[in-house]
Amino acid sequence: MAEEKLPTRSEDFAEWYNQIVLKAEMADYAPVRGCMVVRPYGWTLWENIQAALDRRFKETGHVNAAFPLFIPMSFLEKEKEHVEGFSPELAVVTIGGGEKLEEPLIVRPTSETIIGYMYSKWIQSYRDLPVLINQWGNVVRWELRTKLFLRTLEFYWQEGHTAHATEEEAREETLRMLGVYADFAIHEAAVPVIQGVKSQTEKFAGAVMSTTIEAMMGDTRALQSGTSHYLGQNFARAFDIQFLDRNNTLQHCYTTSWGLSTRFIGAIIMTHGDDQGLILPPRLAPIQVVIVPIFKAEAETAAVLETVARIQSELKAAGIRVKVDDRTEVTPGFKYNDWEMRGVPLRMEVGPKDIEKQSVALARRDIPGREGKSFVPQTGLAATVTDMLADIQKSLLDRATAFRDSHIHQPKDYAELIEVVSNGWAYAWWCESAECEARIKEETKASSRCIPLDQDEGHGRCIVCGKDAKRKGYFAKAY
RNA sequence: CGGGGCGUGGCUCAGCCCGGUUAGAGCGCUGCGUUCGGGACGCAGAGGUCGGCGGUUCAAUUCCGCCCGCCCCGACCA
Repeated sequence: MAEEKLPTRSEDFAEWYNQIVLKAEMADYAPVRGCMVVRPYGWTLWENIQAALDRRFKETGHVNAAFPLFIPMSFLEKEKEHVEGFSPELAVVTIGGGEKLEEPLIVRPTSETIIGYMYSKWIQSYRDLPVLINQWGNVVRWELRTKLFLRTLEFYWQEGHTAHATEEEAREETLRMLGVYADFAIHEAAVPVIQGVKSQTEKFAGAVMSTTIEAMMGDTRALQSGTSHYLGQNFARAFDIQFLDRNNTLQHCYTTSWGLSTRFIGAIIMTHGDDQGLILPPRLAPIQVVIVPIFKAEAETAAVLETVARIQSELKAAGIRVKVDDRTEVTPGFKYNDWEMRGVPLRMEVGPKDIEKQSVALARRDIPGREGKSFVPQTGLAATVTDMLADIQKSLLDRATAFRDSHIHQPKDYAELIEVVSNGWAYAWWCESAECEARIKEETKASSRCIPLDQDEGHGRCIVCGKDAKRKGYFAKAY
């Protein structure tokens, strides 16, 4: 059961986050260091995320499949950058069935290699292309510093892997899926994101180009919330993914990969939550409306519960995810706080006065206190609730966007950049050299987040070295 | 992996410095009763190998060593 108070976000954002995850019963610590248990409330949220993404994947022509958890160690070694990037964080299986294995197996940290191996078997001709496969699964990366949802040894995600006949097509796919992520983040999760390209130092191990959606959390730190990579022919060469083109010439494929993980749950929590707890976007919330029945005397109980049951089935029939909190051992006031902490977007109170007036009380989670409370007639309630949920969804996005935009600054010089990244993002001309990027990171702890796709025309002078810069980039402290 | 903090009923912690009868508190949990439109209350209960191993001692939750785990801050990452 919930304790009464959370630390406020301003006094201790990290602790606020930890407690919210635990108290809202999203996840819990597992007995293995760095591992988490995703509890039913958190997993239902993930299932809703999955459904929203999966629908988009199917709409863009992708199909799902499942590849093995174990990958031969030698596979990873076939792509130089890939193995360098991942070897420090691999879990390796050396014993199976009591016998020492001839070749160690790694627990997949990502599946480019084993999927590449399979693609080389499956692809012969340009007629076989493109191959557009996604898989939902779990992966393991042996991280040193972990945090629930944001970075755990094992996490759940989807990884799309596609193979194409041309560079152009593969680059298009990379950006198409980045767009899918952005659309999902903005329209389902109400998390405003910036689409951009990762710097060479920040890109995925083995990619030619990595793209990202970057979101701003409530403490202004940035969170990479999804990534899409153009892999060029790197993995095709490593795994001999080849095809005969129309001219009977043998060519290597161009491949992409893209992923979004349970980390996104962390993004939702840290984007929308307030000092009362979680606020979940209606479109993804496991429970959209919680009904709290209220009765003083026993004589009122039956009438209230009857009305509540009727309303519940009306809302259900309208496709609204609704829960009735009929616990008798806690007071209504306790329930209000409890469900607010769990982020349910809309609360409905039904009591004796409502029976009399044929009304109900509605309280919006995004507007605390009196202001967010309204009394509406029971007739047409499903429509009223549906509209209000849509309005909450919109107001969450508007609020998060306004917050983000008010914390993005365009520093005029390096001194000002140092200042702004202490509580926000810097958007500045950058020569794109690793040296300038490294200097910013060393001196401010802020890393380059991305070079946004959406760029102003023209050019300027690099905020660090003053050399000519063609594009602007975002710099921020990040998770 | 470096620095810091912490491990005592389910949770948060006191006790330990200065070793000594049956180890406490608040919250939570169970039962009964009164409550119920913004975190209710009374009464009666249940619940502990004091993180683990080893050492010192007549005696260790308390002193010493090692180990394990968690949290926070730094180097790496979705």
